[in-house]
Amino acid sequence: MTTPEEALPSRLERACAERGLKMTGQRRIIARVLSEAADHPDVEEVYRRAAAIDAGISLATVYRSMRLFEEIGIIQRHDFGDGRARYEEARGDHHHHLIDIETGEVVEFQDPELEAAVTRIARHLGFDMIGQRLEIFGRRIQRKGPETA
Amino acid sequence: MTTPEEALPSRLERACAERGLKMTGQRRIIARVLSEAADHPDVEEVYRRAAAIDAGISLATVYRSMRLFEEIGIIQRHDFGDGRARYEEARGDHHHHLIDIETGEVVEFQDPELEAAVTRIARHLGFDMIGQRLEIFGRRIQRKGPETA
DNA sequence: TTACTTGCAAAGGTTTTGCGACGTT
DNA sequence: AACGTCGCAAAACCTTTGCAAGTAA
Repeated sequence: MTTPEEALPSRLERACAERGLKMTGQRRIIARVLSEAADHPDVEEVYRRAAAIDAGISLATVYRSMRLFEEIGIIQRHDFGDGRARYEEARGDHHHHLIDIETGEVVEFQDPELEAAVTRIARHLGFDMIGQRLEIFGRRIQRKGPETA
Repeated sequence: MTTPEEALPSRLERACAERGLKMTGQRRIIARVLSEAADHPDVEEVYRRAAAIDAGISLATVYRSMRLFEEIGIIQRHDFGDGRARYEEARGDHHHHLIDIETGEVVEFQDPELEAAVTRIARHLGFDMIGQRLEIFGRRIQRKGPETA
């Protein structure tokens, strides 16, 4: 029994192929896991998801793939302050992250005014901006009834 | 021969004392090293500077102090993408960092418009902003003569 | 076939920790 | 005296890598 999605190469798999990478079974699966992820998994988590599809994938290969994918720019690495790298597919859009300090939930956002400010600041300091990274740490505003403060 | 500055407790030393921490010689020296740092040293570098003042300080103690100081909020930890934590004293001011990707130089900056945008974004997403962190990676704009492009 | 990729296990770099001794309060 | 702190060395963690075997092109 073959699941239908195995037939369609993932966005990342296509990106790999375009760059002439050898498409091994492992690479394909890791690419698919990343393409299908809606969150920001760490390496261990990518490994878990990949191993669930094919147990014959080693952690070393996942590490190697993440590094490779990042180097060729098809995924992005993030640091959300928990000591390990977190990844997501590099789609075209430029966005930042707001991390809920109570749940760890990550919300992505984008803001033109912010972009403008950052570009302006870099130029003002005498730099061409190559990259940027903003994380906001916050706590969800509760709008329950009044608590006896 | 006693250097005059040994007599004056550093800003961080005072902050420690205020919170009732035991002021050991090591703690005092590490606090002073951090208070006097104008850059963003990593733990190894703080260790080097502290050991230069008193060789009887261990790396473990520096690690323990950094963690402690960070927990009580008197220093700030940063990640500039080089794999280890970098620190600076938490002065009152809120600022961000621009990292020169060619030299590693770190420029601090502050910008009201940026702050306003970030606060607005957090609120708009339904969060109270607890903290934020922005790093811009850039390359210095050269204004030499035209190069044969 | 050839060059790239893999798995395994060992090693690397950073940070933490158990423990007995020591120092501050 | 009591408790926190220290140094040392071991270990925990995440990540990288050497090597021999396997595989895509």
